[in-house]
Amino acid sequence: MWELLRRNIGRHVSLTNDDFETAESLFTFKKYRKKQFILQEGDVSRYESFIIKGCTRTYETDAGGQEHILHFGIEEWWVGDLYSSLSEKPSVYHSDCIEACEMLHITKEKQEILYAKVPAMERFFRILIQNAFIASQNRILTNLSKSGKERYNEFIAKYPLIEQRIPNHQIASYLGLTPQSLSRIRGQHSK
Amino acid sequence: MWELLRRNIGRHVSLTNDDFETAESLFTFKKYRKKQFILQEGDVSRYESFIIKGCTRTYETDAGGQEHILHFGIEEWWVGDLYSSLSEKPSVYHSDCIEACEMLHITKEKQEILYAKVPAMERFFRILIQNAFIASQNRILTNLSKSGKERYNEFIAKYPLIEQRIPNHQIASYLGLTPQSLSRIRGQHSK
DNA sequence: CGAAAATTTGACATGACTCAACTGGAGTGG
DNA sequence: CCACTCCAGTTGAGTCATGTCAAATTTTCG
Repeated sequence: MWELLRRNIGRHVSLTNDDFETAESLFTFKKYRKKQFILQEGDVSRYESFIIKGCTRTYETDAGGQEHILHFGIEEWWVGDLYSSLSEKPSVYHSDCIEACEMLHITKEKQEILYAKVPAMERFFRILIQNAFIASQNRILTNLSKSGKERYNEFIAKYPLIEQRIPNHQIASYLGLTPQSLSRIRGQHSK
Repeated sequence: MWELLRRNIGRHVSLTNDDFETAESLFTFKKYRKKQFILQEGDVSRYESFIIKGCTRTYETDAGGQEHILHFGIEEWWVGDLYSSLSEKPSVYHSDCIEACEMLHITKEKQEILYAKVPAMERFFRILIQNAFIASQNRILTNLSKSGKERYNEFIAKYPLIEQRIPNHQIASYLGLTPQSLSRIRGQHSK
């Protein structure tokens, strides 16, 4: 478990053993059941979570009750609602577990402590957000310029691991399609 | 000019006068003509830019030659291609000036120097990216769930200043619409 | 003024949505 | 272990938003 976190952090910054131990002391481990909420709309997000095991989704429920999936998470990904935890305002998102999950949490307060003790961790989180931001920009461009079929093909090429673990109607939601449309796309696809 | 930058930085972190002076010494001022490129596809982005005056766009040209606008920039916004400058790989974007611009640049190297001398600036740039990321997530959700008409109304409500300065076909591109469709939407709109 | 660019308008095509019905598998309880 | 329900996935028919192609009109700017 800690190895996963160390490897993930070590990918972007180099820390001493002491630094790692400081970091580890500030995280807490938590298990979730399938379908359990990590964050519910209206709650203020209090931590960032690192997925040790399992699979999550983060989504918004719109005025018409439709769910729109913002992103999925699997092992070694980070989940959180930056907007809510930074602004301390209620989140507009839900996050829940598609599979049973094991996570490491760090609260905002402990993150500040961590930055003070291990300044490189501020850099680490900056890099995480940068990467998330870059990915998010790419997704915007894909949504602007590609058809449903192209977006689906891109998705399965990019996230083959996710595609196998997640029901199609949720992939449809992520891609901005109805389940019916995705089903038809998948139908043609096998030509 | 420096006041604008100071105010922008001061919005997120508090610096001493010395810190500001250190920061200022690492930026360089540059003027651009209308239509001039700030960054061209294929070039490696070498700096982040702060807009003192003017208006920019950042866009991708797809396989079919179509342009898709990722974002606009006006006074007191930051422009750059994080992916390219961090990875040192050629950018896939173009950035150019819709109006004549005045900018303050900071190169990646000087940014590192700045972080070392004024650690709060690392925090400042992290916050900038966080905010950009949050905005980008919201845009994804809008693109997933809203019609062209709704996206347009949201755009003019959110960026009234931009809407007046930018040709409609570029707004269409930003919204993921053809200029024709946007024109029709605007037609109905005046009911 | 004149050329180029931007915007609008019309006719038509199409991708994706909606509503609805049907299939098949997973889980549940008697 | 079967009957029942629930949910995901598929399929069909009709509709609508938006795209495409083409042309006319207006605006911008050298």
